[in-house]
Amino acid sequence: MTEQARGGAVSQTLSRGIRVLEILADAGEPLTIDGVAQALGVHRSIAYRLLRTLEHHGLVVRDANGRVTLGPRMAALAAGVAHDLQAEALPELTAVANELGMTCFLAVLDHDECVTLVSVEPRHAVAPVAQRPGTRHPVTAGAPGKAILSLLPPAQWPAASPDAARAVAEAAARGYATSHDEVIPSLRSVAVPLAVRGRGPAALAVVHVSGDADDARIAERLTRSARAVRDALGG
Amino acid sequence: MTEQARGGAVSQTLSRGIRVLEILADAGEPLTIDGVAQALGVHRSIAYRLLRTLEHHGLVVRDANGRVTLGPRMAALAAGVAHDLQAEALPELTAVANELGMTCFLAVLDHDECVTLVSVEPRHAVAPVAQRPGTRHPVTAGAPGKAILSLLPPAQWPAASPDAARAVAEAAARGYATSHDEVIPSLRSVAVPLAVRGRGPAALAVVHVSGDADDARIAERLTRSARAVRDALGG
DNA sequence: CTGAGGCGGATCGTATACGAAGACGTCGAC
DNA sequence: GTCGACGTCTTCGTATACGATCCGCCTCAG
Repeated sequence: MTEQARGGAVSQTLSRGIRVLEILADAGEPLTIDGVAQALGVHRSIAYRLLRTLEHHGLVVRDANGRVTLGPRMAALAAGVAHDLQAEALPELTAVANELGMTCFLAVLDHDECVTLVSVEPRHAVAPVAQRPGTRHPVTAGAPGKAILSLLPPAQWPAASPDAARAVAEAAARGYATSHDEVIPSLRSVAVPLAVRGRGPAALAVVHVSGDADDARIAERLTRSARAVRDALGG
Repeated sequence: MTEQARGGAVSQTLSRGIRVLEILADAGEPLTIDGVAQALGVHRSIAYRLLRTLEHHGLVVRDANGRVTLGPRMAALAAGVAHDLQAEALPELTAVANELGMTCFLAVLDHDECVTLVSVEPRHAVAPVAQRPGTRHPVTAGAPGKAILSLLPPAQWPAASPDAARAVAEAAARGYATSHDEVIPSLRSVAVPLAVRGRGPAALAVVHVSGDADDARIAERLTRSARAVRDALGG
């Protein structure tokens, strides 16, 4: 009642519990119960009950000081996300990363964001570029996002700048997308779309710092791996 | 009231919501709302509201048929779990995997279970052994579990067979643990403990199929990486 | 030693958010 | 055409989550 009447009623308790998980994930460090309560904007006793429930299921753990963090069970739960896609893609990511000497990763579409699921750094990296799993940014920014959008009809593109729309159209035409300094300055990336039957649109991508890399050659290599993954999953 | 009065009261709604996530993770494939409701043992409308709330937060997504699965946001949430540990360990895992030609992974303790957080397969694998992240088994079984327990005083060991206890004691004495056909037949593994300040006990491990591998040499290599990770995190 | 402050944890009356049942529309199969 | 399965939404009684208050422990200042 005091809350919004959004689209359909959502469960207040469950919603708050999820927000606790988000708060803990964003914090990245152990929080006190009070800290969680303040971040949630609720009374301590509420946060206490929510945390006890989450702890009961193993999603949060407490250190010696009583502070709370996300627990390993959380990772175990999420490991099942697109597990077949990840399983098929991982060897390909490793191969590409080592052949090109660049960090290679798999990203998928999540509403209007591009989420990195798994990432592999090359064996011998001159300048190791980390692309942490869980990284999110708007689909309209960066090579992976544009590669993903190139799989969708323009009608489903989120509101984007004309420039971004043109870049996506171009990516769709030539089969791969690039980005220079878009997300992180001095980093370039190349991405190819990856469409698997049933599953949402995805992309294989690499990031690198070298200014004289051959984007087309990289894209060709990525496309080979994308095809291999798609074929393995019968897409 | 109708429910148990367990140790401390837990929120029924939040608890059920988490069970939905567990059900979806275990299923590994899209489920209908009815399917979730039956697995939960509740009325459809309850599962519906829970799923709507989870979907509202992006933790579950729905395909064209209306079926539900865990969404990418779930992976993004869990990516924060021990992120510094994972970040430091990943390059080491890659190096060890490629040097030894064996799948190398990082596992941590979760209550009385051993959970695999991240795993890396070697570049050129003769017989690629997959160690999926999220894999869980009792700490008392397998090399990683025994390596982890070797970091703890015997008083904190879960009820184990005398054999297991002896194996842990042996692991503590020589600095590494092994297992032959314990978890999966014809697979052997070697693990070393990894203690990082503040964080719970962990282990670095490899799995392999070769019967004539030199466990001590492998352990020495793993120990070097474990030390590197520990030093990097100031443990 | 002692007192204050911060924090985790327990208790409890009350408003409320929840659980269960049912109805409706749709889609697909037989 | 008919039946069944499923998603969606509404209603309603009540179980339940809420949140103020209190308690006890620990830490740290003085």
